Amino acid sequence: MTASSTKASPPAARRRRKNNPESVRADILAVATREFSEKGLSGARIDEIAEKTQASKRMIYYYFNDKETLYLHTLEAAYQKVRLQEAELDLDHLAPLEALSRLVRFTFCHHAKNPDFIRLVMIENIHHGRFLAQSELIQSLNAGVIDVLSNVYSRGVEEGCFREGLDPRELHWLISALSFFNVSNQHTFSRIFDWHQAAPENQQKLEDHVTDMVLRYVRPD
Amino acid sequence: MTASSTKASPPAARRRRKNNPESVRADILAVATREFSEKGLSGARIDEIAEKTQASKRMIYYYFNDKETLYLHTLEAAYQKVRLQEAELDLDHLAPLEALSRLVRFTFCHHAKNPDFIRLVMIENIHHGRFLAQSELIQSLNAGVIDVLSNVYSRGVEEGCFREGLDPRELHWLISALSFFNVSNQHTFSRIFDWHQAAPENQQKLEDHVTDMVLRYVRPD
DNA sequence: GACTGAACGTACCATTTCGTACATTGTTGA
DNA sequence: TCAACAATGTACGAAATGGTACGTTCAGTC
Repeated sequence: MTASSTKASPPAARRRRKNNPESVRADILAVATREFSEKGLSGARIDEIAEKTQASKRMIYYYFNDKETLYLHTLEAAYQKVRLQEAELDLDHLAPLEALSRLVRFTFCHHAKNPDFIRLVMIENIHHGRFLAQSELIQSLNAGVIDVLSNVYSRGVEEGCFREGLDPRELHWLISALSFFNVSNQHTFSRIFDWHQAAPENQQKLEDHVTDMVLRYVRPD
Repeated sequence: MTASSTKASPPAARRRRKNNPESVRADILAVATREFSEKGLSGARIDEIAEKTQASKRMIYYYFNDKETLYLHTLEAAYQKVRLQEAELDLDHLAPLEALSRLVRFTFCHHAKNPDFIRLVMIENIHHGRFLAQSELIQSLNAGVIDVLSNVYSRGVEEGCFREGLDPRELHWLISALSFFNVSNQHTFSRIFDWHQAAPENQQKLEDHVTDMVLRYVRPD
């Protein structure tokens, strides 16, 4: 309308179509992540995802076959991203107590900074984990998580700063529970108890309490 | 078709319509609770709720104005039911340590036995607690919950079996987090770590750990 | 028994929503 | 250069879905 008109303007702002499969795919996935995590599988709309994308609806069905497959890929991508971040954590050179403390704080903060991921997991639980069950990828990704904690814990037991008899898997469960709940139930909890849970000072307090709680739980005596 | 035919059979299995507003309303609410908690606000279908009801779809719109209002009433009813159950708990005659232990175990078991309620709260959080915010009923219902815990805690501090300086609201947060997560993330956690979390023996273990964790957290030293 | 408003059933409508048919353009290798 | 396939745009279809119009029956009142 404004500048170059029909089709004889080759190089300029003509915006000729340019095939770029990977970026289109990534774009769709990014938008889908936002939409699904915000509205759930049934609440999200393919048309709306398409609109918010550079691509068209056709492309969604071209790269992902249907809504559920798109959702599954969204879930997988989210888990992959998480594992990548977790991999950066290097605890082996730290003393057990320091390492555990670092791990708890990392988990707490990580969840707090990635509400999209938390919400996807919530949504997946609403669906009874039926999509996660289909994904071998996610299953394999999560195998190593316990190992890290297990390693720290057994070192701590050896050095006498952790008490014996705890199951690393259950320890992980406790840490996850506290960190997860902080994001998943923030809205209802804040409203019911009239407490601005998301406020930085309250987040800091909760992080401290959670860390404190875990450390008190594992210490001898 | 089979027995009495047209309209001249008054008393028998003719199944004459019988007005019963309260029971119809309750029926709708019960079915809606199951459907919403299972599939979420957007996932649940009015037609399906109607089918599973003794009543017709028309009745849903007659008693509840639209889908969202029905959902809100479902949520309110769920919270009311919970508070009724909680009210049965009488802790004042127990020693602080015993009282707190009892409270934690009660919360843990209660959540485990009421997955519908937990799922509704999850769903409500997906919606940013926007419906809960509309309900003065729920707000008022939850006011007293902290008081019970607060009472137990301050008695414990006086008697020297709890350490000072803890905020009852935050203590409640910790107990809720552990009890809630046990239900909310059961599916993903079980699948990822190949661990049948719902199995009675594992539930018992978790209940013990959670209780233990809270008690260790509050004890002096 | 007539009357009235509440309680209820049936059929239907308008829109949304997932998905696809079909045509078109870009890209790559022989 | 040109075939062949990958990538993309446009328009549309069929079913699902929230909600309503309209009529009928029940139950209490005069």
